Amino acid sequence: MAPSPETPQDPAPIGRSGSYSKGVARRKEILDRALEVFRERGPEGTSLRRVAEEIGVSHGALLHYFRSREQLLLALYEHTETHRQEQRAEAEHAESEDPGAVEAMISAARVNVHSPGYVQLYSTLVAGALEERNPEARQFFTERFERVREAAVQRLRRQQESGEIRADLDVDKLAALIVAASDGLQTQWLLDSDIDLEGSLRMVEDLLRP
Amino acid sequence: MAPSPETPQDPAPIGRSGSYSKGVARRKEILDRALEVFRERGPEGTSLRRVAEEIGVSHGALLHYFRSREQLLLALYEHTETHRQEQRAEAEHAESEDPGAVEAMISAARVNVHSPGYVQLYSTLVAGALEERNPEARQFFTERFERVREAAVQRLRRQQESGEIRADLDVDKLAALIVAASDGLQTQWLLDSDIDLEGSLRMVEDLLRP
DNA sequence: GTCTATACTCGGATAGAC
DNA sequence: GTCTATCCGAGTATAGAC
Repeated sequence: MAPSPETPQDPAPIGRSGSYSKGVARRKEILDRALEVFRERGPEGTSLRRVAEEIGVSHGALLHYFRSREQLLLALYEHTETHRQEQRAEAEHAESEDPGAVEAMISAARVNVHSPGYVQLYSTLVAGALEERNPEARQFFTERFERVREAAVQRLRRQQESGEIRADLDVDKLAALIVAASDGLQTQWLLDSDIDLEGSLRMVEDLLRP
Repeated sequence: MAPSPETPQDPAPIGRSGSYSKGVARRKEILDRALEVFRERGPEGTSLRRVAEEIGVSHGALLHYFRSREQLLLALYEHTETHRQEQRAEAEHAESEDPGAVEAMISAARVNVHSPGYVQLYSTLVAGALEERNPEARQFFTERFERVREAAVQRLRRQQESGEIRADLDVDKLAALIVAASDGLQTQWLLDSDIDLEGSLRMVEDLLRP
């Protein structure tokens, strides 16, 4: 839910090993086909076996490239997120002004509001990452949160220097808070669309002013 | 808690003739035994069938009282939450002063920090509730969020009247924000214990002062 | 390394016995 | 209403064929 502005980074494929070779290409091919299936049917009701059948491989073969269904969904999420970031980077480039930390979260959240499936997938994967037995998902989201927070810190620092927000606040704590608020509000909004997601976030912007 | 009497899912919906009581009692008996199994083994690796076997019923029988594994986990969560609230109510009664909205979230979060399994269960169930196909879990958490927000609103109003916090802020938006921040920060903390959960929440307290 | 075959347990739905 | 028996498709682990 907080696919907020991150510093663009090289795509390091999530699952298997380092050798960039034929296997990676095959993996990518399978992933592309799988993405298509998910796009048509949605991830929710689509089983590993269905996907495998649909793209013409055995489910065992699919599992050879993605160690688990969760890994496949993680790759799906990562792909979508990357795509969004590229779009955002473009849009941002078009504008002359850099958005503030809160503003950036708002614009990200505004997009999410139109694709609840994405937020839901995010929520599922994060919940899975909290479990002890999913170390890879855990690492993925730990690093993702770090990146998102760090991006927020950069913006906050700039805003402090320009006098846009209070200079006496700890930017690290503040960054964690803003990311948390954005995530949590999106969850509440999905359960109750009366929640004023943007309004609540704007309130934070208000509170930060000197 | 909800004004409604206990169990959100009644095994005897419309059947008019007599004895709800027996089925309800049996259900409660099974739940108690199941809670014990979860306490020993933890919910994570414990399958429906394991639980059923452990307490001496067929898994079919278990599913007769809890329509799904998720329902069983929901009952587990509800039971634990109720127990905690009772404890908190006592502790609160012992103190002379009512805590503020943020303070209340902090003390709740402080407890959670010592039982990560509980937070993880919460996270899993919330993620499940976001899916279309789980209307009961969805309703449960929709109502829960409403109650939690409403409780925060009450505290915020009192704090506004006493001049403890700014009076010009919309308490509804603020309540949603505080709940969101608390949830989101706990998630981040579970993935990275360097996160200063309490510090970030205290910052909110700070921002709200007139 | 890539993939097939197989088997296991899982959550869940069904039908029918009491 | 309570429960057993049974079946299905799911995710996943393993062995071994190529």
